[in-house]
Amino acid sequence: MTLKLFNTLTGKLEEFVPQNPPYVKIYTCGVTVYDDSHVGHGRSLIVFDTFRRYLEHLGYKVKFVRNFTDVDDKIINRANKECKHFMEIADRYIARYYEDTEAIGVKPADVEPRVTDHIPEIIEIVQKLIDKGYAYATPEGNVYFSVERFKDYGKLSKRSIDELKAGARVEPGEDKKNPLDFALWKRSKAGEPAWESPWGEGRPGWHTECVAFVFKHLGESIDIHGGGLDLIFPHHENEIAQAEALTGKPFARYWMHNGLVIVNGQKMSKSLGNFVTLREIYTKYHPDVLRLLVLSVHYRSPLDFSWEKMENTKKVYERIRQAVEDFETLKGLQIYEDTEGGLHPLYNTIKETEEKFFKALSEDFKTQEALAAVMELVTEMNKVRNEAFKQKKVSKRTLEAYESAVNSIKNTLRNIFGLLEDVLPRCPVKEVVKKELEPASGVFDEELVNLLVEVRQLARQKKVFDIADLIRDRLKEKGIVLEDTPFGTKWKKMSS
RNA sequence: GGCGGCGUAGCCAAGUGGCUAAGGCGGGGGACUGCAAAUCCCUUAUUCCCCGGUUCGAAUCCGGGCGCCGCCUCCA
Repeated sequence: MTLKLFNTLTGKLEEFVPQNPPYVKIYTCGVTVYDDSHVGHGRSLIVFDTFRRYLEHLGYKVKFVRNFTDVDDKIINRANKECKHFMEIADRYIARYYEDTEAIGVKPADVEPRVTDHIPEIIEIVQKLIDKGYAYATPEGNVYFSVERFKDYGKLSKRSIDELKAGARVEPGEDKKNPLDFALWKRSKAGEPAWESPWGEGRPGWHTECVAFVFKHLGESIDIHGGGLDLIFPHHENEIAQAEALTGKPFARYWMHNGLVIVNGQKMSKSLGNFVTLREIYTKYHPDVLRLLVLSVHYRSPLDFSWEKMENTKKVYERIRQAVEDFETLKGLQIYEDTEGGLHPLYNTIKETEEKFFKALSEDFKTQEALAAVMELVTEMNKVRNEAFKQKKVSKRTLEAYESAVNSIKNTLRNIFGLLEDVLPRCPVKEVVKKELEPASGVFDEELVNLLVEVRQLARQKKVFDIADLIRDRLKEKGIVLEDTPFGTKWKKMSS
């Protein structure tokens, strides 16, 4: 099955052919570590994590690099505000980033470079750009890329230099020759982080780091470069300008951009203040619910975030989760040998679901359509489950078919979509999740709940339903939901 | 203003030239239950922002409107 991807560079859906199969080199822009990540960052991380898992599933040998920007104005500002060293701020938010992303099932990249570990590489690139005549140093100690020297400037964002000039602003005190020129190296002000360079003490501009990371860890020409839509201009345009000015080769052959997270019609961002951090999500919902929400929307479409939508997605998630967990209950039923021969009809649904699932992903990574296919399998599983529960026994043939369905979901939703890792057998519960899911009070006694359920059961047997209902209602107020099944009462904590 | 994208049921969201317009949430009806919950079944768009055009045939292609969003400044 050929994979088709929308390439921002050409504006077209294209067949994905790696430069050097089975190897795929992919780079995405990570976060600037000056604060906790929000849902907008989460979306980008989830999309590319899932995409990487999918490529691996297809048999590609993927080398995935995602950076941390650990020196920039915002980090310095924060450090000044807290009277801390900027590295302390960066380290703190990198540590928190790992907690946040682990919870949500985002695997670490193969290489996760930091700017502060690549200063010599960055200086080398800047020097080469000067040597080749694409960049110039100013007497003030800044170095700029001369945009007009690079003839393809604007090819990614589909802009011409003339158009850009019309809207360009010149900040007072800037020493650029052309307002469109961007900084490769900035002279440090007193007290700011500074590194020795041929142009005096300074620090790198934002756009060079990604080029340095790619060159060092992946090479001069990579297969896929990803990031949020908002990075197309100027960041990615500037990356292309620097890299291709140096090598003359295509920097990245496919450019993938995820759509932005929207809140009430506006982009979620720090500056607008309409953001929700990942940690805030985790205090209210299982992280998988957010992951599922992200994958319920095509990666290039805007994603309207709302708590109503989280609630909606939670129901979908619970439905999937329940179908998977019920395998354990089914196994506990009386198992009998079936006189009926032949393949169980569920196998057919599994086959169709997987076909639809992988077809959808192969067409510009349509996770939302792939998910719809799995929902149909869930419905079929529930039918089978209902029948067995009604009879209070299950045939060996049915049980095996159900297990195959669970395995299919492991293959699709767990291995590729990165969901359900703490539900399916032999997967350790993620510590962060466990911590966040505990009720704030921390008072929770399983034994006590079991006792109440037992008392209620007795009341039901004696048909004292007002007592039984009182127990059920009061437990619900405490966030514990009771379900009466043909073989006893099950209870679970609500995740919000 | 320029560039890019979008407009499908109460809501989210597939479908991009031709079978009965996926899937989910919500709503209505039913089965199950002591009552619930969960689950299952049925139902919920004669129609795809509007107006023209191409075609035997369009939500899908073309032209023109209208509306929304993003980028053009740091931003996943």
